[in-house]
Amino acid sequence: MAYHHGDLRRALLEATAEAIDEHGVAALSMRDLARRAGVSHAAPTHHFGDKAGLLTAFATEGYEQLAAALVTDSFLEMGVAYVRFALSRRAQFEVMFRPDLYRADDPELVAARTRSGAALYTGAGERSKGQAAWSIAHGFATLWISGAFPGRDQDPMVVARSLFAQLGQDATNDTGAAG
Amino acid sequence: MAYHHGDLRRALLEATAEAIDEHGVAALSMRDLARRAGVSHAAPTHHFGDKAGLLTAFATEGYEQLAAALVTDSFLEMGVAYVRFALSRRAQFEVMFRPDLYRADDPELVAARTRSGAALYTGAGERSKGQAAWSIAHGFATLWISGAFPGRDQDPMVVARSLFAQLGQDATNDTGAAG
DNA sequence: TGTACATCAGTGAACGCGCGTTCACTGATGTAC
DNA sequence: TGTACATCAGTGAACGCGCGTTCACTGATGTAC
Repeated sequence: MAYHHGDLRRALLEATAEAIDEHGVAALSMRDLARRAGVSHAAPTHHFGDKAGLLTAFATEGYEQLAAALVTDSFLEMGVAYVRFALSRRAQFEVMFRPDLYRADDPELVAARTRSGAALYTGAGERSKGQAAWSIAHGFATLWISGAFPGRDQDPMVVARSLFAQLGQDATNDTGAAG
Repeated sequence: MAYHHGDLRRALLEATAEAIDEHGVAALSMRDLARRAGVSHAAPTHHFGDKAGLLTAFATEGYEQLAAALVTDSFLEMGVAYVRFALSRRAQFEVMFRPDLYRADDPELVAARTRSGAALYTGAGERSKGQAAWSIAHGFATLWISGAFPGRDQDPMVVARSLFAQLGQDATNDTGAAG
């Protein structure tokens, strides 16, 4: 490996996801990330300023990806997409909802978060229906990840759909049909 | 303060909730708990064996309290009680759903968790309706705590009730009326 | 009421560890001429 | 094509810190007689 890494920033963000998936966000350390990326232990700080800076970038990336993932054809599919995002990008999902870990007032972070919030509300007709859907999606994903939810042998996406179906389908008429 | 504390175990569990509420579970340390309880830094280990032991006891207590809180008159009230528990005992709620922090196979812990799980399912008629309710309650509580949910000026318990109302009320007939 | 003794709760010094951050540095790269 | 130089990425030694855990200990308590 050359003196110049090439795209160390990218590599460090990927190492962050890996490390959190393996050992949890509590055990995340800058030095471990450096090891994973094969650079000296001070290199991550050089790139992100400090640990909070790294996690701010990590969460920002997560909100951007979530906003993109939430662009779907129907309200129901948006919920499904939310759950899919949470389960496939667990590390990012966890950090995003732990604002104590990063700089929650960072402009880029705020912009990305606002964007995914807007996507979430555009799909819902009634306000409280949108909130209920968000709560179901978020709650199911969180419970599933923590292992507290029963039926771990089933396909989580199938279970998620069955939960969304419990939301009164007659309350609004701008939602897509159940899949 | 005498050489013998009196009820150091209790004091340490209360200090745990306090410390987590203030600085998050990531910053929790045995030494800090000792400081809060006014004892030497080795005393907590003397009582709980190690840090995982302390958190196992803490989570067990949480599951017991949750099981007790879930005994209500109606399905809807059970959801409300779940949210109330989560918001009023944040530290415990957080630790309970992070099994990587404690010994998840501890017999007492497992028994308490099973008891609260049973309470949760007894109230729900249809299986997937119970899961949807649990997901809504858990998701709403989690989002509210993280600060991601809008409408922070409102009373969270009122918002929670409006979300439960979104669940189709005609699907079962053994649920209580909305309050 | 007094004494002996076992038990238990909590002490405090010591250990080794991994951490985040700093700082002067060095090697690589790109651009100007 | 060659050289000089500015810029930037990453290095590696050093710092001080708080942590979890260990261990031989001491002070308090309760019980037996």
